[in-house]
Amino acid sequence: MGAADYVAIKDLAQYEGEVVEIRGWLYNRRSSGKIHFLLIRDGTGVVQAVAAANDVSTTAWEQLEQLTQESSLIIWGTVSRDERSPGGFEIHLQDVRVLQIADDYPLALKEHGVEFLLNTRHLWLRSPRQVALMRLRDRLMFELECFLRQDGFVRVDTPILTPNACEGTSTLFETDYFGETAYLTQSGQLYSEATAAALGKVYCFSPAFRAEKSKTRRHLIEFWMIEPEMAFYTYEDNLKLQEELMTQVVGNILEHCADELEEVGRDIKPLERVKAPFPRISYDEALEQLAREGLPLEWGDDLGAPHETAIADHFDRPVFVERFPAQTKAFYMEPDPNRPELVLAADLLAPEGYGEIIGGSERIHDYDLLRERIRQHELPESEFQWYLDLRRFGSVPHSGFGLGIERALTWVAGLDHVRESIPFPRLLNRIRP
RNA sequence: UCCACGGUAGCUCAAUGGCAGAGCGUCCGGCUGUUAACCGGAGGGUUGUAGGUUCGAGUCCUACCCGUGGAGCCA
Repeated sequence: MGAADYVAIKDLAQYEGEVVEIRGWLYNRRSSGKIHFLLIRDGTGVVQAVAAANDVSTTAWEQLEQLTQESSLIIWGTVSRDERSPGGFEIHLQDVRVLQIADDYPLALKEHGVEFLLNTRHLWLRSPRQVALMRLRDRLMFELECFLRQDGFVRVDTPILTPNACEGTSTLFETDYFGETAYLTQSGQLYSEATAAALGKVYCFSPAFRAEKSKTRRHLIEFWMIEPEMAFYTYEDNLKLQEELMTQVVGNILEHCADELEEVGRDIKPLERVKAPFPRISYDEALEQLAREGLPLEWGDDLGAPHETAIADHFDRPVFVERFPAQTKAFYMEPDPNRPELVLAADLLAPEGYGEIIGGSERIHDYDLLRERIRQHELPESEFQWYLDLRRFGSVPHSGFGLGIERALTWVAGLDHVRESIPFPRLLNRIRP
């Protein structure tokens, strides 16, 4: 029991026949003159309360008559089982205390357009579907951290404000750092390589920012990423870890969030097939396959969204695309010893066309090679001195990966756009509310 | 930045170049088992903005603004 003596709607079944107190908001009301049916939500669920004019005081009845959608209230009544009630239980109302009569609530219980819903995101979050999504998001993050901690990882956070681009590729948000230009981070990885050399197996979990003017269903300007980094892990160790992580995390979400998945209308069969090991396809094989399917690419081109979907469609579970041309990938990735023009990197593509949810690689641990790559990419060497130091003082092979929370959730929940996967999405030209 | 589509009541949408409408929400009235309740009534508009064509523009033309989907980039 919590700090106060009231009952959560999800726990009502335990109180059949008893008088309980419920605190919440009026989700909807139906009325037949001298009997009201109130649908009350409290964040844990929705319950129907029945109020008959003959059963409550005149004062209480007058208050009930004034209730508007989303008015906040406390009710007292007896819990009973009733098949006519949504959810199977209802409350026979004895008394009510209204905290606030809500103004005209803009969100009707009806379909709305995207722009209106995003403008009203602060209220949209109250709808049952959005509540289910936020619970799924919470569970996803919880399960990811659970797995890593069980496996000996330590969470070590990395800075949001950085003096330079991590990878020197995408556009970053600039800000003023007491007269010096600073940027919002696009990844904590480079710092995690430092903390991995301090603690062994670490992860950072932080927002990341991309100032790209991306305008698709897969892109957010601000998103969350969890990035494990493991000292002594080889490329193979890294992929194996990712398989085990995804298998456990998806399995536990299926076990604990069946109601939420049903609320968002997710077909769970594809999720039930998420079992290690995952199939692998090399970049070269992928290119051959794409050419046969009428999506030809030049060797060295990066895979676009349609290519990722075409590849993933051949598999019924997540698939690794691996060993990419070095030129398409970040400067810090370890070359394939058998084919130096490739790097030991793999992207994990979700099934059903959801695209890349994990990107990982073995990192270069040789000082001279890393310095050469920094020069080739025309990155400011002075800013990377500390990063090069990691290869001067006890350098070890190490690997890691980044998992985008919103993309993973979009797939797990079967959404058609990432914007519903984060409480307050930051999109191109949208920073409010 | 580029390509495509769109912008009409609080919301979702109609309206051959010819009186700007419906459903839902809101307000008023009715109803003691409702299930996005139902029935009756009322209120609600600078048709994104500015200009143009026309006897007449929500509708056609031009520019701009805003939004949506996609490309590039990526998680």
